[in-house]
Amino acid sequence: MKVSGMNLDGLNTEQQNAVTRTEGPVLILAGAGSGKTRVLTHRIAWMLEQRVCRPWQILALTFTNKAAREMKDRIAQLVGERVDEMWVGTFHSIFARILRREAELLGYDRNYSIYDSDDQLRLLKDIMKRREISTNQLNPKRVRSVISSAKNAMLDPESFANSDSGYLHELYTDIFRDYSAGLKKANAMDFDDLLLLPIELFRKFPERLHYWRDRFRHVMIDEYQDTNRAQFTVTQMLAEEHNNICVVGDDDQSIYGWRGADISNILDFEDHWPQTAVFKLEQNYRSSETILETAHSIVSHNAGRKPKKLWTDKGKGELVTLLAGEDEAMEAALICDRIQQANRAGQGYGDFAVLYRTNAQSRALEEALIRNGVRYQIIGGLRFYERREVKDLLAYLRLLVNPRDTISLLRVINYPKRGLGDVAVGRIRQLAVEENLDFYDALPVAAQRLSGAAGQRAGELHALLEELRGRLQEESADAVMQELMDRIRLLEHLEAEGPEGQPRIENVRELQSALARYSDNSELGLEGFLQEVALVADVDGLQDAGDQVTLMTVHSAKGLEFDTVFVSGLEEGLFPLGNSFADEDDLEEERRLFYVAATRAERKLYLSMARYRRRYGGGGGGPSPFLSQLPPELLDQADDFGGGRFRGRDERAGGRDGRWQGGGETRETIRRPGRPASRPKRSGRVPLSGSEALLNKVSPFRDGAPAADPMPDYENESQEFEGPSDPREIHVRAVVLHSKYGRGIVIHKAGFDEDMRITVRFDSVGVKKLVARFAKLQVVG
DNA sequence: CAGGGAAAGATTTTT
DNA sequence: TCTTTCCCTG
Repeated sequence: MKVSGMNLDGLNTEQQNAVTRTEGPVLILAGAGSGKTRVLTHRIAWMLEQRVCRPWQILALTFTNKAAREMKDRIAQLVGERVDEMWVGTFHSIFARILRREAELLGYDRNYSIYDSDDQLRLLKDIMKRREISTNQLNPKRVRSVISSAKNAMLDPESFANSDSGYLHELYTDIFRDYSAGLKKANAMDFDDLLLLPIELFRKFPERLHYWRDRFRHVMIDEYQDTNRAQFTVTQMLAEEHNNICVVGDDDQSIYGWRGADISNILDFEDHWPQTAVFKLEQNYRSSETILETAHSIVSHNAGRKPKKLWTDKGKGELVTLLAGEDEAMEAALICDRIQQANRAGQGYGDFAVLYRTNAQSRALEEALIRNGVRYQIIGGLRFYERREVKDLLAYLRLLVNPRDTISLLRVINYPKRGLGDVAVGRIRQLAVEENLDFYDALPVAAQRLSGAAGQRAGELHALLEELRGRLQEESADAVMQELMDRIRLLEHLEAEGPEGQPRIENVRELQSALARYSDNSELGLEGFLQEVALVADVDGLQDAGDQVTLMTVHSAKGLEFDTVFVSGLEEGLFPLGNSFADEDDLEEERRLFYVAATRAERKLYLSMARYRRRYGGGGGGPSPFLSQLPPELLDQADDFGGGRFRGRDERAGGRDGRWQGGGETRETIRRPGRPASRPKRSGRVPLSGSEALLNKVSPFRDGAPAADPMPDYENESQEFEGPSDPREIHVRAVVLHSKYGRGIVIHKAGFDEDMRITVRFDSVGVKKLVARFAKLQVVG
């Protein structure tokens, strides 16, 4: 074993200091690309070499499985197989593991189910149905997010009840109560529970806390800026006695506020842990100076951050190139073109990543790449384990392990169709209530009591599940799964779905082989597989680049790096997203998101936008305000960009915020060959609608490419729509009167004409989203 | 009870 | 624009 060979020479001074400080609280502020993982892994290796502790006394927590795997691999390179004795994993998987051992103390079985957000929604809908709350009255997704926020803030139904008042709040409280009870009855935990229940465990059973504290003498946490209240609390509990807590993070990269991440956890770390040793890693080893400047120029607008600035000795490097297409397809084409150019010059496709704010943006990009035969992989979107056919099968497997799992039973009770529809299910559940039985146990009773086919079918299903459950004792999990598939004739049913079914069959096969692989490598059996699978994200499937372009959201890209990065969709309303500028905290998070996106690039950064974008009916929002805040000397405006000069928000009196000036008033619009104009109405003879005039007016530029179809200049015609009584006059910051809500201020506007939606902050009822067409607003100022 | 068709709804970001 | 939900018919 190569222990004495441990070499700290490859680390800079600050990194070395962080590595060798092995006792007490440690805060490592590690900027993007500053060698954070390197420091963490070397620190662990160093602790082993210096015999500070034994491998199994180390707990290392990350947010994604991918980060965990990478950390494990890199530790293994330094210390060999001793890494297997350490607990290195995501918060969720580590605590799921702890809970598997401790669940009984909390009134759960060790084979509990983990409910993902889809399962949560099903449970909530079921509850609302029983309470006769219509989904029109209360949106289940909204309920889910309210409950999840409450749980993130560590509120149980009782404290939630007291946190507010009013009819709506009482409604939420009732559902929250039923939801918690429903989970427990189903022997199920949601993602939030995986963090909350350990806290409950430690509070109720101090000796268990003592045990785990003693077990993990050294706690290390990656991406600490993304921890939420529960994560903060549970790790604090674990570390409180020995004080060996080492956290690594970067407040500029906190991008999970929407999910309860509390940036003050890292900002106030030194207050929570007196005597903290702080190390700042500010040398960046990844990106050029230009890229760092670009990222910094946006994030430095944030008030809530530790002042700092990354530096590099790499030199200025290449300028940032701006690209803009007429619409999202053109934007994609421009990006694709750049990739192919570089590819012809010898660069592999694996060097490129295209990032976007929302998953929906991937479509146009994919189409362009496919059309041009560029190989790519896409991360995120519909995840493998969330696909319907996969979840259906998993639901069966979950039932075998945890028969109390009501949501899974509801899912499979009539899939494939076996004549147990809503009516029959209702009767069986009724029976369960009357006899005080679990839903599952009511199945055989139904077989006796219910007349007709329904009862018989319920009995058959129960018998099948029981039989398979028995087999699980003797046979391997994948054999049982095969038997299950045969018995329910799954493949035949998918086959019958026609062309749709084909990829589903492949997914089912993939699930089969995943289970087989797991069974070969683990003794945890089907329970272990199911719990692991519930905690897998799609980024985890990221293949090591290979020779293909990677497409993903900015969120998924955190922690990754590429030679060349395209950040696409830099438009108002998209990036920064929605009405985030109405809330300073949200806007700060968008800036950090931009920072994360830009700092993924090593050598070359492109920023792109579409002048017009189809978004559920509406149009695009014009250039992102971020673009106007970039120092011009860092930018290289490509010809594709129309040669227009961008002027900042404040420079043009009366102009729209953050607007691009066209390269020339007479420039024409390019259209893709063989495709009709995206907005045929703009043919020159037909009078423009207000929205079109507006659209034209805010057009950042006209593409400078040869004219395929000359367009007249409508600049003047927009005048006629500025009559004082026109509802289209509604603009951001306008003061409006609503017949019901009274006075309010417009804080956001999206779409045009019929689809125009506006967000208004009313004095009486707060922020409301309205469809302008229906709202009958009167503009008063 | 199942399947088809029409109408409404939806777009952040993920463990 | 595309997907999901709901309602109606067979």
